[in-house]
Amino acid sequence: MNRRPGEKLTVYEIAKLAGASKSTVSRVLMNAYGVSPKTRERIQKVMKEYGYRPSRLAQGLAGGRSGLVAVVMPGMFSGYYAEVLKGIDVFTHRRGVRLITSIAHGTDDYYSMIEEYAQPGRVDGVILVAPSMDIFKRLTPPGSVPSVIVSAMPLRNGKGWTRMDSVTVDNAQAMETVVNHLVEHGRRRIVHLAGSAGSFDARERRRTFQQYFRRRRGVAGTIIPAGLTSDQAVRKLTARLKASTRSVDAVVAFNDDMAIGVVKVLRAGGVRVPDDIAVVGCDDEHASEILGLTTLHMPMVELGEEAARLLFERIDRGTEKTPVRRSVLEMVLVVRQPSARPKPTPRHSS
Amino acid sequence: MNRRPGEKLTVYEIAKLAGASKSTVSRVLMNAYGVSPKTRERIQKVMKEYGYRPSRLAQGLAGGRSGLVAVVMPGMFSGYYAEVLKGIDVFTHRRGVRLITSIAHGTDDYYSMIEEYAQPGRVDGVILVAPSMDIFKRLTPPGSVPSVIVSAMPLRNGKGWTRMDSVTVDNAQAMETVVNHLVEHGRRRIVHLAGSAGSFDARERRRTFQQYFRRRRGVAGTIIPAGLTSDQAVRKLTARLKASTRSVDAVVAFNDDMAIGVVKVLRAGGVRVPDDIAVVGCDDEHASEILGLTTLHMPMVELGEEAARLLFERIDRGTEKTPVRRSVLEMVLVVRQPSARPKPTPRHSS
DNA sequence: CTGAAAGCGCTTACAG
DNA sequence: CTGAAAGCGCTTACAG
Repeated sequence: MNRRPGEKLTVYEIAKLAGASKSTVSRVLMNAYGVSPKTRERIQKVMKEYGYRPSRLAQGLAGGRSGLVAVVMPGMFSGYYAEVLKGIDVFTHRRGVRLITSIAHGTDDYYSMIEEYAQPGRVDGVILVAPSMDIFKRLTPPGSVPSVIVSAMPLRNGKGWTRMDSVTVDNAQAMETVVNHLVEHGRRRIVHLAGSAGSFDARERRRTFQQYFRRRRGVAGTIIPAGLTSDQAVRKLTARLKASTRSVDAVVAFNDDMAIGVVKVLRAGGVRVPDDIAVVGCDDEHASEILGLTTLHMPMVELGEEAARLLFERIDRGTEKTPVRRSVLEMVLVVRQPSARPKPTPRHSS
Repeated sequence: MNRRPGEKLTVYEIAKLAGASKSTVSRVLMNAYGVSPKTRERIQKVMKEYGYRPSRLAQGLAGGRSGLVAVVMPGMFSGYYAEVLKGIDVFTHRRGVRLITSIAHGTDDYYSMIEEYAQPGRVDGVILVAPSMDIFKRLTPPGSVPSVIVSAMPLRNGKGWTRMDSVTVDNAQAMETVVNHLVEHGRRRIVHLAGSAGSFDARERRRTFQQYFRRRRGVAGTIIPAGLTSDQAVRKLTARLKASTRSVDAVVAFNDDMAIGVVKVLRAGGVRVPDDIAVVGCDDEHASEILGLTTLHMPMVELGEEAARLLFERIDRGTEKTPVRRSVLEMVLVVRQPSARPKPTPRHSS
């Protein structure tokens, strides 16, 4: 390459070098029709030789695409966020698109970021990762800017939000799978440590759990609201167990972090896991595999990939011509511990 | 707010609304001198009222700052990358700067990304995370664009690279701490599963390990090149142990992943850890804490924070006026398992 | 098929 | 202290 780095190289320089005009160079850049094969080739050769890269800023400003997509996240709390990002990247990378990862510090900040990207001309598209459910009530959706939501689905009455693509996990099917599995293995008193109210996944799973037990006899399902952190969950569960150890024989945690915390505390307290109490997590984080935790596998990379796929379809085809899509991915239960209760021992010979 | 989202709002609209000119609005935006308090206030009020956000693309193009910083990473292989990103974000977030996270797919791609950002006007600055060491030979450094390297330091003969800021960890001190700790606890035959040649950290630690044993008697240090993955490390170590189990009483792995893999295989093979063989990891990833692995703590968030700090100093003061800085952060040994050998048992009564 | 011109939303000298 | 003008590096009609 002849390029000396740090030197300014523009369409104009390339045009001069190739004996053409800026317009023609731009057409080659845009892969537009109306350039003779010869000219095109000549220009491409020069661009390659000098390692020319168009300025995304200028491209964006001029009305073309900037090749920039915003990914808005509520934080980087667990492996989930990094993996979703990885998934998005799988798709965007091929197209030379760059990601502006915006990690929000709090809900207002999350909204503020979206408001920025919702203005036309800032980015080619936006991916909203795991927004809190009240976003659908409190914020106006990005109108003209192609957008996709990950891990949340707009409420039916969610203003303009219902017109937005989403990629979620099948929480109902997942929760049913878990509870069925536990019941089939002899568990009768199941506790669900539910996630926070703002989480779409938490809401759905909680609802499914409730419905399941409403129509069954001989099995009891109890919901303990536990937020998102391990500490809260552990504290609440411990309080319950103090009242009566026998009152629980299985715990379905909202996430692995909670599940791992619970297992630790139970074992420290002399409770046998999974013999006395089976614990199931959710997400299948790296640590869960190492620890041998039974858990629901969250297809994080796939969520990201699918979101990017939907986004680019919308960008390429135009928002008006693209119908609203709602992708729902399956979660698979990964059984790593025996879930059946062992043969009754003296201690358990009730 | 009066802003209807999706509507175009520019300096011109704000100017009209506030009864001023684009220039003055821009000055307020730039926080520049030469605007009467009254006018400034009036303009600020309008901007706030309409939720106006300047276009970063236009700002960048016009010669100001885009408020965009590129973070180039070789991948998202472990918690390290997400945490470094988080650290960078701590600093950039306050200033309203957005991160273009560029995850490379292979070395050439990494170089290609840097070449893009090295062109003036693309971003305000670049943070290179954990580049492979041969970058210093094979690539011309970004000249005029403020840049900082994380987890690597340019070679003395590294062309223009020596003029670049870097943030690294004190690998020598770290490795000495670990080996001293093991030797003090009675370990005499220590193996170092070394990381890949391209890694700065791996190179430094390997060198320190070698030097340590060169000048000691009664203790033996062996290096097994193991790359970066757990599998390779395990295979190589197993081969060595097959020759003679007694030939090793401690393993210092390049990272936690390798360490965890080694512990698993050893235990599966009937070796007692840490009694027969002590295993020390590096990084202090989330899983290590849960598993109780003794390891060196990698200050990931701090690496990112420090990198961002250096970068912004350079951006604010101008590259010419800023001396080259090389920040070196300490690593602390987190002891989670007893490292001492237990009292000799029949099996070990040598 | 090709080029000159206008314009994207800003910033920055330059006048006043 | 304020505004009109030029220009950043592109794209996109508009002529030819």
